[in-house]
Formats: sequence, structure tokens, C-alpha cells
Amino acid sequence: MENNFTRVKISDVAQKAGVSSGTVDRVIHNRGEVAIKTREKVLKIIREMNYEPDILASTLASKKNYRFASLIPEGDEANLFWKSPAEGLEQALNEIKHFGITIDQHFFPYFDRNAFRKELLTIAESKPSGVVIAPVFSEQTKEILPKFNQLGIPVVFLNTQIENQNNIAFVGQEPGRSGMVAAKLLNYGLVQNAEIFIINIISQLGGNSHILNREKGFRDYFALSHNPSHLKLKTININVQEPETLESVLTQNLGGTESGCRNKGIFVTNSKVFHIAQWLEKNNLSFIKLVGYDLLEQNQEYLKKGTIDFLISQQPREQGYKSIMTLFNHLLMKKQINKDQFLPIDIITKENIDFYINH
Amino acid sequence: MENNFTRVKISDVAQKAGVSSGTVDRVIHNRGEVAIKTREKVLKIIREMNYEPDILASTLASKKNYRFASLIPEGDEANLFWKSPAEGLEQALNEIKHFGITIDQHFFPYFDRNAFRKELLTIAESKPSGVVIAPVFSEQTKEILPKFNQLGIPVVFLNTQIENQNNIAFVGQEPGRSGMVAAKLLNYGLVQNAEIFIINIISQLGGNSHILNREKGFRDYFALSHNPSHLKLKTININVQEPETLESVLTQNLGGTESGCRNKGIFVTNSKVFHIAQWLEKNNLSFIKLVGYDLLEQNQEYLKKGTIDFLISQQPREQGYKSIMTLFNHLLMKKQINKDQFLPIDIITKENIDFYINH
DNA sequence: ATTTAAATCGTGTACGCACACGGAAAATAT
DNA sequence: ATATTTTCCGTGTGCGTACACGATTTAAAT
Repeated sequence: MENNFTRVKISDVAQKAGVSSGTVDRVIHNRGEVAIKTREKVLKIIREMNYEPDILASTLASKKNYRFASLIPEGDEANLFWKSPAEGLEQALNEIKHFGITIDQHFFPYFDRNAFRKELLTIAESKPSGVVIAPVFSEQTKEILPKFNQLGIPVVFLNTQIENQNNIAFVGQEPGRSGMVAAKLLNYGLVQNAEIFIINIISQLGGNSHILNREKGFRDYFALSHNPSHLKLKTININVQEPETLESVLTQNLGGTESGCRNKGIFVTNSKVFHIAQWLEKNNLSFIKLVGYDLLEQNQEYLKKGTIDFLISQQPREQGYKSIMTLFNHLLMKKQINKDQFLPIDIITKENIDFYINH
Repeated sequence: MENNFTRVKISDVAQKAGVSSGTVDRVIHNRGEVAIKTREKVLKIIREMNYEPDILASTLASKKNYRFASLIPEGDEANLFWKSPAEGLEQALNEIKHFGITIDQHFFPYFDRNAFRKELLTIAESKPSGVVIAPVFSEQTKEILPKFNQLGIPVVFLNTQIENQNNIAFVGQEPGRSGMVAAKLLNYGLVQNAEIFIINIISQLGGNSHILNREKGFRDYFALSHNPSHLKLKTININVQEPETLESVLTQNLGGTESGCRNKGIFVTNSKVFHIAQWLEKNNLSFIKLVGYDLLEQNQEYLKKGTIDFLISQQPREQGYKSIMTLFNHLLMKKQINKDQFLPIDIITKENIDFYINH
């Protein structure tokens, strides 16, 4: 039922071309010292015989070692999201470490742009074979990326996209699209005359393009076609550092009787949605529809209790996994790779969450 | 930042143990002819030095070839779902073919249990290294599976689970759970006094355990806790072969004025949901909430038009991929594998479907 | 004590490829 | 013409492992 003949190997090509395997090898790897005529003849035979090098024998013979480097935010308590990509990197490493691949994992405090810059420079100096970074700070990224380009080191962007930077790929989500999904979910769950709040819980400076795009996508959804003309949309910006602000702002906008709130919905544009869930619970307003991002443990808890209705997963683990695999396919397997690698926008509920956590 | 020292190889172990590499090899592969004392000494050294065989060199040296076999339904026009697992098989093959793996793909007409049985016997006779099957027919499976057990050939079940069959793994979905997800989606989108229909569109005989479990999960959802006491749940069984039945049954149950239907929902327990969507459209009842299964092209069409609100994906492609990878990890990588490999229950909407189709 | 059989282990070759080395031939310089 | 360089290419060794084969030792049988 399948071809059982043995693979064509380099010596077969050599024999048929009337040269030695060494010459064929030189042709394959473009290491020169081959007469043009011979070269073309060999190439022709390779095509004819459909020769493909055995990647196992190849990596065994060339004791070449590939050093990959990664740079992502620290995954500490304040920033649980970033634990997952690191796990994905590890998983990928496990699958391909036989090929002589190692990964130097670098981290930086999420808000420290200097640390980011410094680590990136360190990585550049170490001249790895390939790099995965979460380019949280666009200034610093734009400054240093040319170094990698000059050195011919391929760079993959993880989670955050920056345009026109010569990175070989972006692995992440389309933020606008995820906003639309959130809009769909709230719109579907509410009836006429609904009142919907978009809550941006911003911690500090910078790095908010994600959030802006999500809000835009969310609003686009209603602007495009699904707009009950009487729908009320309101954006609220909150600094999470100031709990009293959060408290008062929410009370002011969302307080009220149960019947008055039945038809309200909230879209939190990032993973801080559990703050809102906590407040809703405390004020017996859990029935208000609530949609947010990411499977942090706190979020999972409120999802299971029903206070949060839906979470949108960014699939951080898969982001890490795919980033490394992209480098692998590019450098080792010489495969053509897609520049944009968008991960699905997974909709998580109390009922299906079990299948998305853990491995 | 990483260990740069060279891996410990078999000759290192041999030297330290004061034996030859041949002996170490015999110990590793349990091919006997080693004095117990020597054996234990070698094992001890292996543990001490943390030796792990180089799988590349290993597969290169042992020109062993692994023949996998698969048996799934034909993916023809009447059965589009089954095109995808085959693609997943192919994709997995592409990633691991270097290891000397080939796959004999076998197919059978979806309703032909004799063909199924016959193909399975053929596969058993060909004595492959591992097998992936969609055990659609439980009788025939139970009859023939012992043959594989006797031969020591590992079998992976794809999509359909049958208990107590000594298969090394099941790759698929939890049907009950997916029913609960469907229930959640309808319940979330409807208000008090809703009227919900469960529609089973059955083609012919047998193979309906999926459907039954989905319905059960769906009903459980409401029975457990989310039950608006006045909710009306009704099951409708339809034979898809008889269009006139479909027509009349639907008219009888779902006909009515728009206002009377605003609060109705339909759960179709398999991929035939497009039949219902078609009928709803024709009768201007597209606003009735509709949830079904699988990303068939017809279903995609109605999802994009909004007639279908949600589709639940069984991730058929991933099922194929994971099945092969399970065999690979079990046979080649000697990894411990999970017996139950449940795929996430993906919720697909018009807004996020783009990321789930194609590769 | 001698032969025979069994148990145990080392050696050598092969897997397909990468790459260093050096030799022959051709091109250029003297 | 010879000497020198350059171009081109084949040979040989090594990567880490698998396994056939045969060598050596030990035990059993006669």
C-alpha cells in the first residue's frame, strides 16, 4: 500500500552523476569549489532522482549545535500569564532537543524597559542561531532589531506584533478579532436596550496597543451590523493600582437594583477581569454578563462560579510552542514558514475549561 | 546559560563499566546474553551517568521500519467530516517520517460494517507496528481486537470510544461534555420560559452512542442546576433519508409567528445541523438560536450568515494528528502516554471560525 | 581428561551524511 | 620551458548506535 523502496541517498546521486559524494555535498551546501558544469549536472540529477537529504544522518554527522534564545516577561505572581509561554518553549524543546538544540531563556520584569533593552543586547552579543522575543516595548525593539538582521539571526515575535521589523514570523492572536468575539458573546446573551461597558484595567505606562485594538474590534462589531440602535456602549478606564478608584467607578456605573441590571454586560479588555468579578460578587450582581481574557487561576475560579461567563484564551502555551517550532522549521528543516501565525481565539466556559488547562 | 558539555554516549558508559559497548547495548535492549552481575553493574552506571540513547543515531543504525496502519470511514461527499482526520494523519506523518515510519491508510464506507470488519482483518494480517482505528462498529471491533492484543500491536481509538478493549489510547471528545457546552450556549442566549428542541438527525442503523451521550449531557446541564423550572425541553428524532418527514416535523414543532419563536432554541446533536438551518431560513426563522456540530462547508455557510449561532468542533484533524503521535511516542520514544486524550471542545462562531479552518 | 554445549562478551561493519585533507589538473606566472 | 598558484574533486574518517558474527570463557557431559 506504500512505497517500500529504500530512500535515494547521497551516494546514489553521486554515482549517477559520475562524481563522488563529497562533490554532491559541496553542491548541496553551496560551499563552492565545484565547476559550474559539474554543479549543474549534480543539481539536475538531484531533481531527477528527487533526492532529499536524510536529516537524521545529517544532524548526526554535523555536530552542529543550535542555540536559540528567548526573551519574555517574568511569569511571577503579578503576571501569571507569562508563565505559560515558557512552558510552551520547554515543550517544544523537548520534542526537538535531539537535533542539538538548546534554548537560553531570558526574562525581564514586565514594566522594565531598560531591563528589556539590556537583555536583548546581551542576546545579540551571544549570537544565537535564532531568537524568540515578546517585543513589549516597541521603541527598544525597533532600536535593537537591526543588529539581529545584520547578523542574519532570524527573530520571531511572540504575542505582540510590531510592523515592518523584518521578523520572520509573528505568533499570536489578532486582537481586533478577539474583541469581536467578545462582542458577539455579549450581544448574544443580552436583549434589546442593553447597556454594555468596556473596562480597560491598565496598570501603568505603555504596552497597551493590544487593549486598544481589542476595544476597537469590540466596537466595530456593533458598528458594522449588529447594532441595536438603542444599545449603550461606554468605556471605563481604571488604574488597577488604585483600588478605591475601581470601587467608586464601578459603584457609580453599575450599581442599582437587580432588575435594572439584568440587561447589562461587561467586557474587560485584559486578564484583570477577576477584579470586576470580585466586585460583582460582593455586590450580588453576578448575573451581569461578564467576558474577559486569559485563564489565570483567579479567572478560572470566577468562571467556574459563573460570575464570569466567558473567557477568551490567548493560548499562551501554544504561542511559546509554535515560536520555537517556527525557528526549527526555518533553520533546520528549511521549510517555508508563514509570517503571520494567528492562534485560534478559543472561547472558554465553565463547561469546557477542563480541556484547556494543564498540558 | 546552558550546559554545553557533550552528551554522555554509550561508549562512556561502557568504559566506566569496564565492558564493551556491545554489552551495554545488549543490556539496554534486553536482548539477553549478559551475566546478571554485569547487567546490574551496567544499569547502575547508566543511571549514575544519566545516559540517554541518542535517538537519531539509534534510528539511523537500526534500519528498522515502522509500518503504521489506519482505518477510518471514507471522507466522501456524504461524509465530509472524515476528510479531516486523514489530513491530520498525513501531517503527523510528515513530521516523523524521518524515523522510518510509513502509514497504510485504509478506509471503509461509513455504514458498511462488513467492509469495516474485512479491512480490520486485512490490517491484522499485515502485522503493522501500530494501528489507528475509528471503531465505529463495536461488535466487529470487539471481535477482532484480541488479534492485535495477541500480536502485541498497540491500537489507538479515534473519535469513538469503546470500553475495556485494551486499546492503548482513545483520542477524541467527551460527548457528554460537548452536550453540556451546547446547553450552556443556548441557555445563555435565551431568557425565561424558553422552549428548546433537541434534534437527532439519524441516518440509519447503529453508531449512535455519540448522539445519545450528547443528548444526555445536554439534559444533564439543565437537570443539574441551570434549570429554569418552566423550561421546555423536547427531543425530536428525524431520519434524514426522508425529507418530507423533516419538513412536516419541523413545521409542526417550530412553525409560528416571529414573536412566538423569539425564545426558542435548537440543539442538533450532530453535523447535520445545516438541514435545520436551511429550513429555518426558508421559513424566515433564522433568529431561532441554533447550535450544532462540526465545520462542514454547509455548516460554515450558515454560521457565517448567522442562522447557526455556534458550532462545536470535534477537531477531526487534530484527532488524526494526535493518534499517530501517540503511536510514535509509545513505540519510538518509549514515553508514557495518556489513555484518554480528550480534545478541547472548541466553540466556533462566525467571528472566530477563520482561525479554525485550513491547517 | 576430553569433548560438547552453553553462556558471555568484544569486534567490526553499516547507517547516511559532513567535512578536513590533500592530490591532480588546469591556469597563470616566471 | 619550468615554477607557482588556483581550481576542482575524491578519499577517508567520524558522528552514536544496532546488530551480526565470532572469540573466549565457563559449565556440563561423557
